Amino acid sequence: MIKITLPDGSVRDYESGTSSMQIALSISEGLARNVLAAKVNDEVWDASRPITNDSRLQLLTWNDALGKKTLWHSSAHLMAEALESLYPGIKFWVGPPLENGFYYDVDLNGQVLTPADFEKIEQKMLELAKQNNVYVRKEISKKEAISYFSEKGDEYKLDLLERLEDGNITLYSQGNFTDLCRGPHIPNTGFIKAAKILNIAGAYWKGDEKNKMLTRVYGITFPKDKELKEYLTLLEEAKKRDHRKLGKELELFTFSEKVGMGLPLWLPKGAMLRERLINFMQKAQTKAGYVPVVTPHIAQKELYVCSGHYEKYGKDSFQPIKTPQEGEEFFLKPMNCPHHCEIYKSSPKSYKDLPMRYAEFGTVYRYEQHGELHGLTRVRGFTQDDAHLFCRPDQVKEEFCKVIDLVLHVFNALDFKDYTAQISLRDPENASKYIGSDENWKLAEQAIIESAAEKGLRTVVELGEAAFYGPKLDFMVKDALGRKWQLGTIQVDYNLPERFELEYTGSDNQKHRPVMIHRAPFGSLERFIAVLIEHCGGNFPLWLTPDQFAILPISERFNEYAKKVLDELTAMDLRGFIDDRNEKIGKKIRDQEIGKLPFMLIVGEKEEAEQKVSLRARGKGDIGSFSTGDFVKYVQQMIESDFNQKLNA
RNA sequence: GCCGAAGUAGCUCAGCUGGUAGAGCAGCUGAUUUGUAAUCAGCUGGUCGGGGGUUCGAGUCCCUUCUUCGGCUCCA
Repeated sequence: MIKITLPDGSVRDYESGTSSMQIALSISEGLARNVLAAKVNDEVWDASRPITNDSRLQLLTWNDALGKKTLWHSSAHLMAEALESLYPGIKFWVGPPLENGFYYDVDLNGQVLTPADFEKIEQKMLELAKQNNVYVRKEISKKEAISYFSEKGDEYKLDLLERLEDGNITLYSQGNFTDLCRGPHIPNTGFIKAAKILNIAGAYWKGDEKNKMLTRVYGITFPKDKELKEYLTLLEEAKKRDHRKLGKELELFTFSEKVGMGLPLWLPKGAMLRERLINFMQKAQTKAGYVPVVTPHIAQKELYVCSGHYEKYGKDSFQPIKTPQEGEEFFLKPMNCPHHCEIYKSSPKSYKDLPMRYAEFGTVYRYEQHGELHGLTRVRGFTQDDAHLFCRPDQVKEEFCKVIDLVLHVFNALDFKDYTAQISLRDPENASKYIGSDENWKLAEQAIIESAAEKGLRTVVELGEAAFYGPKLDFMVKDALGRKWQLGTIQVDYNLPERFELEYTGSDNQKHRPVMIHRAPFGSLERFIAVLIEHCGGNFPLWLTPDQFAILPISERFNEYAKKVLDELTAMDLRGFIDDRNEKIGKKIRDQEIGKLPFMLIVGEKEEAEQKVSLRARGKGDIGSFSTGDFVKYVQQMIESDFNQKLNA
């Protein structure tokens, strides 16, 4: 007999060799019908796998993240089976589950898949799913596995096998498809009731651009058709929040083929929104002891040779600007740090001067690869809310912590809650990619890890994600469609001070090298605004929103009174406009609601007589009669309480 | 840069197997002077992304190029 401990703490006795499915059945038939897999101790197992030792058991259903993962992993196999039967001779690489769905990388052998084929694949998947084929697990020796896949002529699976250890190799089969797979899988294909192929894309084999490009087929499945429909609706809703769509609709920014790809043009409303964000940041930075600096958009090649950026990125950047002077070359600045180093060097520094905190909203230009450009999130010209801190080694951690505070201040103010703090460290196996000494790297990495821990950040450590000059702490946020973007970034740099021979005089009257911290809480205004738009679906907080109100005269007869109201409100620092089109009030309301205006002030005969306005809030309808003064107070209070709420959250 | 898809009026889109472009919204003009999510009528507006080719004839077929979209790679 073995003892099985369930999540509620209860312990039950079973025969050794009982499977989780049998245990589920012993609890209730309904539960057993929904069991997709089981967590046995800390491993996820097939529900049919016999348990032979005392164990903790958690039955996994569709309601568990791991249950979903298992279903999607099994669905990848099902899709592979469907693909193999539709396109004989294709070969498979890997097919993992994702946060939403799964994919499989396949070598189509020259055949091409298009969206027109999706339905056919979905049909086939459902047809196979209906057969209730069992996912059969089989442990085999490495030798057997090699001979099986050699016979099949499957070089991809053979490549996978090379890295697997004997005694640890399993095959999974369902229907006519057998795959090298660690598992686990759902009991049988019958659990999959709805399938959708989402899209196809090229993906380099093993993620290396020197390798062959495979076809990656993305799909998603559900145990109920209704859930698929709900998911597709959700996707549609998410697309409505896409910043590229809203940016156009709300007249925030645009692109022009003539100006060039990846070079955003900010329209008046977007430009003013930017200014508000800049003011917000400047206020916070001034409080935190930053001083402003301004540097030019170009610099001589020598600056970047000195910084090391030329060597690293010179060929892949915008190419040099030549001058009439023979041999003279300037580069568009791809980052502000070298300029700031030169500012630091402009006068001798004492240990008493440190830390120095130079801040600049610096516009930089980077020649991003064509296929990488993406709305405002990846562009070729953008403005960083950049600052560089120069401090003594003993000040690094304190400064780092203060920067984390600043980033969190920004995120809180804008209600960004769903972020992860990513600590990006060096890839120890590829040290040549980075500049700087081992010792300095270790110091910097240590400083980041400690500060993040001290601030209680929920962190993820990524090896190999560091910048070439130093490790970093990045704040990652997801867009409407779940893509991850880096916003705020803090980077410790022991390298540039070395290269620029930055110094300060210590209390010992000796020269010392300062440590540099790069940081940008927004990251870039472009990307930040993109994510902000998707985050709030275009309904910006009141302090940021382009127009806070529109005045809607009932008829042209009240345009003059509307003008008077507008003048009063403008004088009291609110921003808005008069919708004096020759339209009925219902039409004006509808248009302003669609335009996401927070407030509508309706003025007609009654309002003019009372010297008031009828106030209408977005999505809420009529909220009463206000004088202009009361309305201003109302708005100011809303902004304040909103801020207090968020910043104290 | 790589794989795949798409580009028709300011915006959203229609245009079957080739027969020389169409709607709604927006805009303009006029009528209406309006009370809480679309007043009516008229008009303007497109070298169908660019270039080349096939054809008597190309938005439609072919080639090429640019841009955009979904991914991959990259992201100082």
